[in-house]
Amino acid sequence: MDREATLHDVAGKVGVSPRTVSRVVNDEGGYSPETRKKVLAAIEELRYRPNMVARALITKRSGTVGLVGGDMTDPFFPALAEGIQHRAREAGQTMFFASTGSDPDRQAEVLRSFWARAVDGVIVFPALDSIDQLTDYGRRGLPIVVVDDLVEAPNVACVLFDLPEGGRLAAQHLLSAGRRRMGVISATVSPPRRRHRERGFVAALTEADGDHLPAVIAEADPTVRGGEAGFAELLSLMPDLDGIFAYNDLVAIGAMRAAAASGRRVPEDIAVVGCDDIEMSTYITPALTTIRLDRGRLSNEAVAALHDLIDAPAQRRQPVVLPVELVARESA
Amino acid sequence: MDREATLHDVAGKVGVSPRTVSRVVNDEGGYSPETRKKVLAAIEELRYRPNMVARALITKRSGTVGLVGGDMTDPFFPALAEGIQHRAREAGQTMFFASTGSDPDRQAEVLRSFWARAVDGVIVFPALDSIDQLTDYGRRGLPIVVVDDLVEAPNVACVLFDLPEGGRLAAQHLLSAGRRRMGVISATVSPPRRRHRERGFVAALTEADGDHLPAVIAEADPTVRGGEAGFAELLSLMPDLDGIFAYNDLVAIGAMRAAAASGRRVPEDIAVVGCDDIEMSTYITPALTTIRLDRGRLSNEAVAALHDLIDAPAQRRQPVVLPVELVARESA
DNA sequence: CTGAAAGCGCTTACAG
DNA sequence: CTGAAAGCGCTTACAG
Repeated sequence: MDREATLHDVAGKVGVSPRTVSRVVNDEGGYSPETRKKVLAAIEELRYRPNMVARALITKRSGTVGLVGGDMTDPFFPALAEGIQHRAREAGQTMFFASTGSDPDRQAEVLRSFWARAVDGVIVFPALDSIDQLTDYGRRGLPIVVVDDLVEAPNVACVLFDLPEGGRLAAQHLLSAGRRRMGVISATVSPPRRRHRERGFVAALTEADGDHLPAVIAEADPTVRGGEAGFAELLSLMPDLDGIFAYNDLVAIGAMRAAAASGRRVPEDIAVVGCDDIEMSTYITPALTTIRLDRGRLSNEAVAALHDLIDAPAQRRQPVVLPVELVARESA
Repeated sequence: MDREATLHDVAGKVGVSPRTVSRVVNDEGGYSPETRKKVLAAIEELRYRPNMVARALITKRSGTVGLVGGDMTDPFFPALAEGIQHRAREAGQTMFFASTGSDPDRQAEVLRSFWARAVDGVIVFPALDSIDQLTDYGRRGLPIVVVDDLVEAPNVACVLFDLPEGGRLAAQHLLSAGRRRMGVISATVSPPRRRHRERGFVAALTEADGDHLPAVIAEADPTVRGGEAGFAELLSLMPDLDGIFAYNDLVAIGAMRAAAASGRRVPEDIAVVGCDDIEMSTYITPALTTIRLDRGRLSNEAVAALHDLIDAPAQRRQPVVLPVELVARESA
């Protein structure tokens, strides 16, 4: 438990200046092969590792990226966090993680903490009403990738799924299965301006049949529990409901459970379409028909966009829109 | 996008020394109320935030904890990460996360990266054969909480579930349901020395009926796929198998799927007990009987143990063993 | 090819 | 109650 070796220690051991050791550590060139060899040997012997904290203090780069999520226990999230962490590490970066529970105050706290620790950039699943925060940090120079929302500001890039198309696909699938009395379960954590899947769904219904097709909307937590509650609400609005589009797969699963509990069969009486395509959806009975969002793709695009932003901060860029697809299984 | 305000800027604005500003920022006392008020006002006006990087360089404390996991996509993990992150934030710390895929080389890389970034401590789900690494970092002064394994070293504390008891409970449950031809599916990522649940299971069988009760063991990946393969292997070893204890719930779900695919009914023909109690287990059909591991409790204990270690490094402590319970549902 | 000096933004003894 | 000085472990101009 002695002190860790420093650049200075290595220099002393070899008999060169710290500047020279710094050169070889960072592969800058400008030293003889012998010098290099001796320095490397000393580094090995002293187990020298560059102190990233000291380096960060000068360079303003800490080799870290921050991931700001809503809630790690949302099954949509882990694969994403894993992918981002993986990509970041390939670039020599370490990942911070913090969740906000969609609360803007907690998001502010998280951003402040990340900023004070000199993160190179952040990937954010924005909390409710937090665009101003993000714009502000972007202006102050923090590279930000926003997922699933549009914000225009310096140093901010956006990556999103084509959720309107997802809603449309769900509607078409339900319609072609002969469903005519539809309900959608939206999420309380999703502000009106971000309800793209719902809008796509309703738009497709309208296109299909003028505005004569009724559609009721319920709001719920984005959980299985929420889905159960949402189903009850939908039913109270439209007792002869025969098709449901759910905010996500968890909600869809909740809706199916509530349907079963009320004596209705899925898909015979009520067809259900989810969104996300989490692993569980293939294992439940009936297996869930859903809109697949490719999380691996999202991880890659988000990290790529972030590195882009870090390398060329000035340049503005277009939002990246990721395609979605409908996966037909048993529930619809 | 100007430069951020520093202690020096605040001092200049108020007309005091940086030392004085530092005092009020850190609530050290030793300043007049008026000075304090003026400093606070200047901080507000300049939007001053302490630079944690600079602070860390001196104090050797960065206000960060590292979580080193196997794989975020293991459904056991997210709730844990969420809990740890939550507790850490309550203590003013930010969480690093990296996964190792149970690969010791990747774990070494992760630990090196965390160490170079001056983490205050780490919570580790150890990769295969990586005790030496952990012992080494402990000796060098890194506070480490090891989950689910026993390692004796300075600065290392251990938190584990009572897995032998879990195995015992599973065996007793299966026995009392009249099962006599048992199989266990173990995980390839779990080294022999860490197979406590399996040992507990076999021990209970032996106690119950001398050593006449046969039990076959298969090895598989800790996934649904793995469970399917494990079931096939078990069946080839013992065609009239009637009870299975699986490494975790994912494996149990895989085994149930394979059983159904082979025309066997669960639990009538084969009873299945899992381990972990992930959310999915309550939603599949039949609902899974399993050994519940309380992840919230684990998060709390791990973070508490880490803070203990940070506050009183010298002191050795006993491993913390967390109780487990069997949750009887439909599969056994 | 190599090094002396300054400094990143703080805290830590120490003196008054 | 307050401040001048040194230094954490590096990198960044700059000079030779």
